[in-house]
Amino acid sequence: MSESSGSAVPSLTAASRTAERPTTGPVTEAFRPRSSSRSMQTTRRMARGLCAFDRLIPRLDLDPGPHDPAREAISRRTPRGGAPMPELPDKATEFIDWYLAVVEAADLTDKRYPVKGLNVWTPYGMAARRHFDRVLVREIEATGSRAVEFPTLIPETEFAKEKEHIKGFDAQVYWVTKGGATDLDTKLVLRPTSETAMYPIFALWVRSHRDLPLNVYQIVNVFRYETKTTRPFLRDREIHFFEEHTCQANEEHATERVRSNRAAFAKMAHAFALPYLAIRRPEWDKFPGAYYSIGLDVPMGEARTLQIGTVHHYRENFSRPYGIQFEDADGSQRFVHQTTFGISGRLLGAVVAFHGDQRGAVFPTELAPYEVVVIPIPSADSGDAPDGLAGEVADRLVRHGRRVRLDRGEERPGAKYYHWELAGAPLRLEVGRREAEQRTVHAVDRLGRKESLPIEGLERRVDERLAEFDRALSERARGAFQEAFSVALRLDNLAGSTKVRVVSWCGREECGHRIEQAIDGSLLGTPEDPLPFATPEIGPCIACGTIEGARWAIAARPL
RNA sequence: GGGACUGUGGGGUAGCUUGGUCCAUCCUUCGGGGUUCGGGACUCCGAGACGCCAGUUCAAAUCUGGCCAGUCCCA
Repeated sequence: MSESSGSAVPSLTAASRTAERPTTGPVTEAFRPRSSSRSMQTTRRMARGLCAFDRLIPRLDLDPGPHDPAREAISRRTPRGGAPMPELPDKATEFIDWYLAVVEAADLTDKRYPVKGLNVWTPYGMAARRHFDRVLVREIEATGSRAVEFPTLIPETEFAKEKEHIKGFDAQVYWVTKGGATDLDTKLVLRPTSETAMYPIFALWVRSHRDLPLNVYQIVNVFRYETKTTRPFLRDREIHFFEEHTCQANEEHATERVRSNRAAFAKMAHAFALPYLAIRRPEWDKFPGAYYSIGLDVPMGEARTLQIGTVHHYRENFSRPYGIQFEDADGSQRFVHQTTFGISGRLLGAVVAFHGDQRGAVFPTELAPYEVVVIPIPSADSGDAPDGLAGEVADRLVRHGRRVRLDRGEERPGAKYYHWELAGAPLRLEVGRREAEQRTVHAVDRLGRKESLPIEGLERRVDERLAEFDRALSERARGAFQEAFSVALRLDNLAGSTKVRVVSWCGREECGHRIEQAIDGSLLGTPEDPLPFATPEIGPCIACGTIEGARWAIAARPL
């Protein structure tokens, strides 16, 4: 491509961008995710290089700018004749492209699997997932839940027992209809969730009030035939899924379990440095078969939200059709009250999407495949000293229990920095001639903060440094979270905002739908907790003007 | 479910309108050698692609049809 081919077809975007950027020097093209590249081609062909030109960005643009003398010095010193590396799309204006670029470039997924919506978990992505699971297991088991695993296939006869449930999932289940060449007498569904697999068995397990509560969870894959566009982690057809199912003696105990699940989720979210809102879904949007549903939502920018978890209270809605009853202390037969708690692998995507920045992914320490990356910086005049010290540092931290990657690759140090920033490693330790002489390491965290650490007591200093990183990451996330909401007082200014809207709603379905129409999205429901930001006094419902029953509700465009 | 569009080495692209100038170009990637190494190194050698199947034609990446895969839009 050439610059002239692009400038022959100017556009406002191209013109405004190039106006603020020098057009000389090495140029590069934005990294494009594999998935959208095909669709981009139509546009590109039509525009004859326009789009490509739009992406011609001088390489030094990555740096703080020409006013930084240190950077200038570096760029003068460093040979710059080479091919420039791709840029990430702008997170603020091209969120989806940015996200797809990050999850691929950070090597969390390989999207080339030839079936829509099925995700390949790469070694790096899988490592993050295992740490993710570890946090979920730790927190749910702390509340007295035990692991089980039920089969992937569910007979149609069981699947159809709860009417609302089957209605809600009918359109998105995969059917298994054949075994070899034989048509199956009873068709099987690939579980989209496991109520209907578990509950016939729960009916056998629960006989007495002494069997209660029954709190079990499993981490398995579920399948949902998504008709919408799929995105790695955020919307897959094969979903990595955590689900807890419980049976309680009565409604109050079930309500208490919901509370307990929410508390456990708060701890999980804390580990991921992820702020969220617990929102009770409106009647028309609750889980099929539930008495009520609480969604756990994270704002993702552009007025969008991502549901990263759910807690449901089923009352007796499932225990009756599935016959889960017990003999109470007084000798009477009662149906159990049930709850479920679900978290999908999209939470992992949410972490990448929420914390990531223009340099790539940012993992909180708990999730990072490598918490610490050690990079030796060899040079002609320092011999093996840096490499030796780097090895010593890595050894010590591994013995200390840290997940460490000693990067002895052939790339130059700078290339490694970029790579590990893209991959989201929380802490980088650089060891060169200076450090070898002084017995120190140069520590740089993923938020760009630098510090020299002495080798003596390094383990403790690294622990502190990582804790401080997580704290700062949480703080940054809280700031972004609070910025993501704004109150809307009128129906006609709901649309067009980049904020998730906080509105007054009388609670009636008719008004709810009017609000949804106005924002071209969903009314997520009413927050379970006081909003974590200032709101004015509640006014009349923005749809009908009634003050009676008005409460704050959240309206957004779910991702 | 309806419609539109797109498939070129591991990745990104050019070429397609108007078939031949293309045993397909450039960047990146990968393997090997050398010089390097404090923010995306250089250099030399090498590897690697027209989604699949038919058709039209003297000749197909290019035109036609079917299939497969993908993307977007609408319901």
